[in-house]
Amino acid sequence: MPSERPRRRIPEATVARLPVYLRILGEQADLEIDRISSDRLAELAGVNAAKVRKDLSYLGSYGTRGVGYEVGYLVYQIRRELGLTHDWPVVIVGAGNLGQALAGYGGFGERGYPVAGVVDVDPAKIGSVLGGVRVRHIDELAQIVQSRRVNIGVVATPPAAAQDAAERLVRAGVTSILNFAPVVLTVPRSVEVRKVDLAVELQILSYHEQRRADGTLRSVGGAGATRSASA
Amino acid sequence: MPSERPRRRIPEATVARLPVYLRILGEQADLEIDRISSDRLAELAGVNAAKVRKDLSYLGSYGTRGVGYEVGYLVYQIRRELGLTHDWPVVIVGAGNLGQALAGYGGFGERGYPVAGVVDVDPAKIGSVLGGVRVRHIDELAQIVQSRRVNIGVVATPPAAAQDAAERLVRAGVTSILNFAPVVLTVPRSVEVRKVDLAVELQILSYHEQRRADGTLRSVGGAGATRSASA
DNA sequence: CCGGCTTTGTGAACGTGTGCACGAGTGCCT
DNA sequence: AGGCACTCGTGCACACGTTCACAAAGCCGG
Repeated sequence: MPSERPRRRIPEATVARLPVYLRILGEQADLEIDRISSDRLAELAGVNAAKVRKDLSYLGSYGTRGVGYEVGYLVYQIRRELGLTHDWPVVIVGAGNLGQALAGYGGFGERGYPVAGVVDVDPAKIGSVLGGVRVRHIDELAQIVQSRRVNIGVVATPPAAAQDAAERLVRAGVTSILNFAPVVLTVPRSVEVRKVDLAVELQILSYHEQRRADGTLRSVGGAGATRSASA
Repeated sequence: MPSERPRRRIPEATVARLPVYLRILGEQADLEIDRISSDRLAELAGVNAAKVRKDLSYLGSYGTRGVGYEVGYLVYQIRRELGLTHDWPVVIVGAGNLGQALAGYGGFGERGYPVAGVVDVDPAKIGSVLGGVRVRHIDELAQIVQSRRVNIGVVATPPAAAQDAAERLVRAGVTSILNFAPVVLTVPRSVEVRKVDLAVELQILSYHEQRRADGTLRSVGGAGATRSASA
C-alpha cells in the first residue's frame, strides 16, 4: 500500500463530489461489494463516468485497468483526503428552532462532527439540554472553542445576530463556518464560509418553474427519460 | 416602464445569485434607500461589481449610467424573473425531526412558499399539527398536490425512504424537489432537483481544515484582510 | 503465451463563469 | 453651454469545469 501523498491541489468541484462518492462507497461496502467500476459509481452518484475517473485520479488512488476500484481502499483514500481520520468537534451558535434541531439531530456526532457546545445570548435558553449538550452563554464560546479544540462553527442565529456570531467565532479561533442565516457574512479571508440557505434554494426552484410556465405551449404529460439527480 | 421581456436564458450561476441580490435590495428598500450602485450592491453581496452588472444585465433591467439602479424597480424585475409574483405552495414529505422543524419554521409562508401539507407514512404522526398544518397520510399526497396546485415538494424523510418519497411526489405531479435526505434521487429529466446536505457541507469544510493543517509550517495568528463571504 | 475484452487514466476540445478595462451615457457644477 | 466626475454595459481574455475519445494496462480463456 503506497503511503505516498501526491498532495496535488484538488479542484473545488471535485471536493464537493467526494463526500457523495464516499457515502455511496460506504453503502457498497455494507453490501459486501469490494470492487466497483467508474461506470457503476457514476450511475449511483448521478454523474458522468469520466468525471468520476478524473475526480478519483486527483487522489492519486489508482484503480486497476480492466477491473475497477477497490472499495475499501477508495474509502480510506477519500476519508483521508477529506480529513475524516479524526473527529472535528463543532460549536453551534444559536439555540433557537434551528439550533435545537441541529443539536438534537444526532447525525452530527455519528458522522465525525460531535457537538462540542451550543451557545446562545438568551438567558432563558441557557441550561436547557439539547441532544445531550447543555446550552451555555455565548461568553463561554472562546473557552469552549479553545478547550475542545474546535475549528468549525455553525451559525444558527436569526439574521440580525449572524454577523456578530461570526465575529465571535472568528475571535475565538474558529477557521471554518457553516452559516444557516440568510445573510452574507464578512470574515477574514483566512476563514472558510459555507452557506445553507433555504430561501435561495426555493427561489432557484421557482425560477425554473416559472420558466416552465412561460413556455407552456409545450407538452403537458411529463415526458423524459429517468435519470439521476444530485445537487 | 418598459414591459418588454427579453427572455434570454439566464446562466445558472446568475440565477443562484439573484436571490441574494433580492434580499439585500429588500433590506435597502426598508432603509428607504431607493438608488444603489453596482459597486455598493457588490460589496453587500460579497461579489465582484462587474459580476453584479453582468448579472443584472440579463434581466434586461437597465440601470442609469452615472447614477446606478433604482432599488424598487430592480426588486420588481428580480421578483418577476424568479417567479415570485405569486405564491408557490410546497408539500413536505416526512414529519420527523426535520419535517417538523421546516413546517414549524414559519419563514416558508412569509417568503411566498406556504406549506400546503405535510405527509408521513407513520400512523402515529398523523393528525398532529405542525405550524398550523395537520399531518396527513402519504396516500393523500396526490390529492393535496392536485387540489392545492403544488409544484414544489420537499423530501425530509430518512435516507431509506427518500427515493420512494420522490417517486410519489413525481407521480402526484410535482416538478421540482428540494431534497434534504443524503441520497441521490433518481427522477425523470423533466423534474428539477436541488439538494441540501449537511454532511457534505461539513466534509467540504473539514477538507479545507485538513489542508490547512497539512501546511501548518505557516503563520499561526490568522492574518488576512476582511472580506465578504457568500455560498 | 497470445488475442480479445474490459476498464482505467488523461489529452484535447468545448462550454461555462469570472474579472478587467474601457467606451458610452448621464447628471452636476461652474 | 461645456467640462468633469461618475457609473453602467459589455468585449475580451483567462480560468475552471465537463465530456469525449482513445491509448495503455490488466485479466482471462483457450
